Amino acid sequence: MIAITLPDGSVKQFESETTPMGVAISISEGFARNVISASFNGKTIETSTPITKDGELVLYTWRDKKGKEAFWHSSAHILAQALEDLYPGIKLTIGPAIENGFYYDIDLVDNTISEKDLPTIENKMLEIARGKHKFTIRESSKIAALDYYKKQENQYKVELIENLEDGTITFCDHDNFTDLCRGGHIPQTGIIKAIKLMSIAGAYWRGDENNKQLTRIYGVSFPKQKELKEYLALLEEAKKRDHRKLGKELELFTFSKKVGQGLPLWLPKGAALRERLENFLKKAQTKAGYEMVVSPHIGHKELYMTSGHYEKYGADSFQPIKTPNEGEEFLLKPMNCPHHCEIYNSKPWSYKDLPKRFAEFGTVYRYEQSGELHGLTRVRGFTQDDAHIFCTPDQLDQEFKNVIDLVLYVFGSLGFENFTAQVSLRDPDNPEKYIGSNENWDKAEKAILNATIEKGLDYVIEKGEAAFYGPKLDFMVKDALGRSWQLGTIQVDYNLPERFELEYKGSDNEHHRPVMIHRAPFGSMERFIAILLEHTGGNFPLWLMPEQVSILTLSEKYEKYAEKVLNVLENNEIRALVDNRSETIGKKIREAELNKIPYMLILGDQEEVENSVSVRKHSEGDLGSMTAEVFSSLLNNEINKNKKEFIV
RNA sequence: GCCGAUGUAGCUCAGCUGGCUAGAGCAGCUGAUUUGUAAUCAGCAGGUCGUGGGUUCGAGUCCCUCCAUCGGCUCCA
Repeated sequence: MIAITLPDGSVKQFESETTPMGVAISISEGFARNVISASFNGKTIETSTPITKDGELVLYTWRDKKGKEAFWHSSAHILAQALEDLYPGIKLTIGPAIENGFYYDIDLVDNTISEKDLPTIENKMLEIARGKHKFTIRESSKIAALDYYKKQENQYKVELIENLEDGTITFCDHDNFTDLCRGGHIPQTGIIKAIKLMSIAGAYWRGDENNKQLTRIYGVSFPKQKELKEYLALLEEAKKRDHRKLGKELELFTFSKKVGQGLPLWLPKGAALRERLENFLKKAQTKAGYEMVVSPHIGHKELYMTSGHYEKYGADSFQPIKTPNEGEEFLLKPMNCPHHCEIYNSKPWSYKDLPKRFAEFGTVYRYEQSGELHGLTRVRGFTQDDAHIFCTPDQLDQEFKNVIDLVLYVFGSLGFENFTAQVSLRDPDNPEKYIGSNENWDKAEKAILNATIEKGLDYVIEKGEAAFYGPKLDFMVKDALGRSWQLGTIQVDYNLPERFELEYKGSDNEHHRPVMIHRAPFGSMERFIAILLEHTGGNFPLWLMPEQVSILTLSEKYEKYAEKVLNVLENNEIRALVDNRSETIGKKIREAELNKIPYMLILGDQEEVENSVSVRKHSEGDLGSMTAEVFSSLLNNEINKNKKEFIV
C-alpha cells in the first residue's frame, strides 16, 4: 500500500505503484486532462514517473507557475528538435523555462539564423507538437552520457555532464529527439497549441564573456491560440508605457547624436518635473538631518587612485582630462563619494558631531558599453540623489534603518508598491573581486541583513552582486516589460574611510575610523523618472504634473475671463496654461487629453456670466461647474491628500 | 564590446521583384471660421530616403563601412 498526501491534506491509498497521472485520474478524469506536471516530496518529476513509496504529491496545471515551467521547458525541447532538424550539425547546450517563456542556447557551428527564419522554425515546432509525442525520462551512466556527446563533439554537454554525479544523469526522449535533462516535462507535445519565437540574441556560454558566444532563441508557447494573442496584445500595451515613447510625446527629455550617446537632454517640462522630485526629497532629507554639499564635476586622478576606483574602472571610463600642465590629469567624476570623503576630511570631528550626513544631487559620468545604453534607465551622464553618512560603528545599525525608512517613504509617496529588496553580498568563489578586510565585510553584511530583517522587508539575497568595496541593499522595481531595475540603494562601506584615512576623536580621546553609508533613494533622477513614467503611463501624481490644469476657451472672446481664472489658480499655486487658440473646443479637449493634463476648465458664455468654470477631468469627463476658487481648493485638497509628510 | 534587427518630412507610416520631378495623415505656416466636452475647412511649406563608399545605363530599393536606435548577452563604482 502506498499513501499519497495531497496539498489539501487528504490522503489517497494505492494498492501498488502509481504515477502522478494515475493519482490525477483517481481524482477525476477532467482534472487529469489538465494536469501537466507534478512534484513529489518537493522534487519535480514527470507525470509518468512511477511512485513507489509514501509521500506528498502536488499536481500542477497550466494555471500554476510550476505547470508553466514544465510547459515552457518542454517547448524548449521541441525548439531544439526543430533546430536540429532544420540545421543538422548544430550543437545543443541548455534550454530552460524563464519568467515568460523559454529559450534554447545553441552553437550554430557554420549555420546562421536570422529573424526571417523564425516562422519556419515555429511551423516545424507546431508540426512536431501535433505529433502528440510522449516525453519520457531515461537514466544513463556518466560514461554512456559522455560517450554519446563526445561522439557528437558537443563539448558543452560534455562539460555539463562532467560536473554531474554518476547516478543522477538522465536524458529526456520524445519522438526521435533526445536531450540531457533533469526532468520536469508535460505529458506529451500535443498540449502545445500556440508557439511564437520572439527574438534571436547572442549569449555567452555559461554567461561568461570569455567563452564562445552562442545563439539564443527566445520563444513563448501556450495551450491555446487565444492566450498567445492575449499575450502579444499585452506586450503591445506595455510598449505604450515605454518611457522613451512617453518622454518624447510629453516633451520631457530628448537625446542628440551630436551631444552624444546616452547623454540625456532635459526639456523644460522634464526639468521642472525633476526639480519637483528633488525638492520633495530635499525636504524629507532636511527633516532627517542631512546637509547639502556641492562638489565639482571633475576630480584629480589622484582622488580616484586613493579611492581605488581608478584601478578598478580607470581603463573603461571616460579617459582623463589633460591640462597645459604636463602630467596633470583630471577625471569626470563617476561617483560622488571621494569628493564627500574629502569634505569630511576638511576638519577634525568629535564623536559628538556624528553622524554627519552630506547630501548632493551629483551628476556623474560613466562610460557604459554602447550596447548597454537604454533610454533614461542606463545612460552615460546622470544625477544621483546621493548622500554619504559618516557615523560611529555603533550608530551604523540605526542609521541604516533610518535610511530604509527614507527609501520606503519615497517609494510610498510615489506609489511603488511592488519592489524587491535585494541584499547583495560577496561572491564567495571570487574573493579577488573585492577590496577590504574579511572582518569588515562580515560586519557590513551582517549590518545590512539585520536591518533588512528588522524592517520586515521582502528580500532576496544575491551572492556576487555586491559592489567591489562593500555589500548593498538595493530596491528593485520592474519596468513596463517586466525588466527589473535598481532604483534605491543603500551601501555600507568600511573601505573608503580607510583609504581616505577618515577619523573622529572618541570619548576615550583616541582616533577612530567612522563607518560610511552610501545611499540614494531614487538611485538616479534619470532612471527613477523613467520607471515612474512606465508605472504611471505619464499620469503622474497631481503634485508632480508639469501642467496640472489646462484652461480651454470656447472662442477667443473669452480670453479676458480665462486670464482672470488663470490668476485665481496661480494665486493658489496651481500650474495652469490658457489655450486660447482659434480651434474648436473638441480639438482643444482632445489635445489636452492626449497630453494627459489632469484637469481641463472649459470657459464660454455661460461660465463668464455665472463667474464659474466647467471642470473636465482627464479620461473621466465632465464634472460640472463651480467657481474657480472652489475648484482650486478641491485641487489643493487632492494634491495634499496624496502627499504624506516624512516623519522622523 | 558581442549576437540579431531597424533607420524615408518634427511625429506615425506608404514606396511591389532597382526605372519618370519620393507619397499620405498628424504637427507647422497663411487665410476663413468664433466654436459647448476626444480631430472645422481651404491653401502653402516641409525630405542630399541615417553616413560614407561600391555595383549598375539607372539605387530609397542590391552589397560593404561607419553612426544611431530596438531586443538580448556581458557589464553596471
